[in-house]
Amino acid sequence: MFDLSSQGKECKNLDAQKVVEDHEDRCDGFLQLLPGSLQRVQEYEDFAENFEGVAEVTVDSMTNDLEASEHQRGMSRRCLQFGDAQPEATANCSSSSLANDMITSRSVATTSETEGLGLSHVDLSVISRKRQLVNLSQLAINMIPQHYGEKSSLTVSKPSGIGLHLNSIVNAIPMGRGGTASMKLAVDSMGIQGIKSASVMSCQSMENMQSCSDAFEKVLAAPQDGTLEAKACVIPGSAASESLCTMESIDCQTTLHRKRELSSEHGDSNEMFNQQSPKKKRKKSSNSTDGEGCKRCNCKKTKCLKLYCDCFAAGIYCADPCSCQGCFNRPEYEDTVLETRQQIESRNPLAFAPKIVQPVTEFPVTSREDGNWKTPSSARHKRGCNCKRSMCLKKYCECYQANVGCSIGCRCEGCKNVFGKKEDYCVTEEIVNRGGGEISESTVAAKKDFLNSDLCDPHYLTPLTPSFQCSDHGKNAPKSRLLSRRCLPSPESDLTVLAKSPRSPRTSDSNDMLLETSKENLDVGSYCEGINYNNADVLGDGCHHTPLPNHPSIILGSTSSKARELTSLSRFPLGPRSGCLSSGGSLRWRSSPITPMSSLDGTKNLQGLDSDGLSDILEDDTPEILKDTSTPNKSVKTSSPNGKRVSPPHNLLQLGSSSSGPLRSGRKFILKAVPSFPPLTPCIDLKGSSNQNRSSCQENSSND
DNA sequence: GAGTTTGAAACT
DNA sequence: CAGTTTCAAACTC
Repeated sequence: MFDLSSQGKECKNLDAQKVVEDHEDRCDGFLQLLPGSLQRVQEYEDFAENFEGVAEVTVDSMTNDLEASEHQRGMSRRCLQFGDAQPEATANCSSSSLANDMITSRSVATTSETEGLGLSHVDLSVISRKRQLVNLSQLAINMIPQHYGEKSSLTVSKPSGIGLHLNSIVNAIPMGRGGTASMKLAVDSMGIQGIKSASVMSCQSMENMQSCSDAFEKVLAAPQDGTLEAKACVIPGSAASESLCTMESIDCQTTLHRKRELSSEHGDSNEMFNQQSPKKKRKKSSNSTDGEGCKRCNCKKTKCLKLYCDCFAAGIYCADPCSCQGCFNRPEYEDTVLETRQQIESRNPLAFAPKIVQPVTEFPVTSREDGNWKTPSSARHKRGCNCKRSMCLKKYCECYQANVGCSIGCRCEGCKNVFGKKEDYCVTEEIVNRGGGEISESTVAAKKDFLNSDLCDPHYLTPLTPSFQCSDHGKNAPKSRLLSRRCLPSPESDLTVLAKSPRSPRTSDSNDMLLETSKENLDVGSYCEGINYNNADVLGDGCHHTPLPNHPSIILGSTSSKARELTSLSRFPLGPRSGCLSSGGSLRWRSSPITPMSSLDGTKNLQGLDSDGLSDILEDDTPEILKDTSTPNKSVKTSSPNGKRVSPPHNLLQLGSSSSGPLRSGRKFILKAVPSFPPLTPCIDLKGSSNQNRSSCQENSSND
């Protein structure tokens, strides 16, 4: 890892040092947070070793890639941090959590950079506090490979907020690219950090940043041949895409100040670009995505401050490629963006949550030797579509656009979704339920679960995790990047982290509560990372969801209530951007940055939250500006799952019990990944034993 | 490139 | 909560 400095051709010595420091800091997180000590370094080294030496290779490749990337156009899109991380704030709120640590460390680095730039600390902290962009750490978390998890339990995840919005998803990655093994490894083993480091090193200027971003994208996008290596698959709409964004955002965040300064320079062009020439950019209106990645918006009336805007919805700032007019979704208007986001979240806490979720169990989830998933992903659109005329065969359909099949939650008519018809899904669920026995309530129940789960269930969130392979799901959807999900180990720390990890300042209070609960949850549940959009998944991590053989429905059924709770919790906390937490935490965050944590406590607090807490939080958070329009409390209630708006918390209460089947299953999965940490919960299942676990879990759930 | 269609998001 | 309007993407020509 340290080699990075030497390898970074573009990096200056200072940068290299920063990078190193940054890594160290991160390591600290793993280790425990004490900054600066030699011990840390040592540990760091150890940590590096864990990477199996891949890091070096990766780095090289990364470096090369980065260079190459320079040629490409970077999307320098910054992701909004939804919750995140702020150095100071973080320290206070969640000093203990890994995520926080990660963040903090990152912040520190940033700070130093900032200082170099002449910015003040205070400034930075303030800014960062507000910033909701996804942090690298989040990405890292998501991306973090098993190695991390295995060893250190890094799971850090920050809530990354970005959900997998279809938007972000869309772009995902060019599948065609054949990434080199090294790249893959990089993603896989190095995880975000490695990438980040590399990028950081190379990024000295905006351009560089963009390059870096590109590189990240490339990395992420690296084709997955279906090999195990191809873990970093991007799934459209999935965590993967988020990851990308996150990575970018990371850079961005890191150099936030720098950017701003630069923005004056580059920004001019950007702004002009955005505001002036709307069509200029519309390179292809048809594909609004850059080749690499992110979709570009073309908003004209919403100023990119509504969910109509893909960029905004994805939690990222608009960038050059966008042809929007009067865009306010830019770093310069960070406050406005944040307020708006909060407002929207107040209305619908899950508004920024990943749209694509994966049921905890898919059978085939398991990866084949070749790394490809055996079965198509069970990922489904959280809310489901409402297509009337497109028969779910066009991109008008969000399910189709995300390369996922329709599910019970869909209200589409004449569904012919090639990725999975709604009818089929229902049938499957029934079958599963029946088979599962326990669960089998009825499809109705399943449906409910599904819906709820979307929101809450981390499992559903599908993050892509790089680590796994992502092959196309069986589906092969054109774009499909499927989700691969990986479970991060959720180390103990993770739990803590999660809990702490703050997504949004507001949650700080709730966080505490959450923390405790989160731990419980974590233990109980696993977290998978969602790769997906990664981030979204982060939660996923929980996701780890290991793909239980069970059908999602089963899970739902079995634990429906619990699952719901979990899911709901996860979501809240997660926040849209939440990335992936590695562990359970991630899940929570994902949902909405806002509050999930509280929900975590769930058992304890959930109720309170439901009625008041959550809403209160939301309200408080709601920016004054937004207040005008927003109605805080309502926000909390989101509409029914079917409806677009989800209601968050209802089930949270149960979380406490936590052990929802699904979660457990997920957790089990995680455990596998990380042997060192024995599964806390009974249900943990290892991949191999997934079935057994499952059954046990189900039993538990049923018992519960 | 302009216009139409579509369905999500926002509003009432 | 349901219905309507607004919006921007997807699509068609």
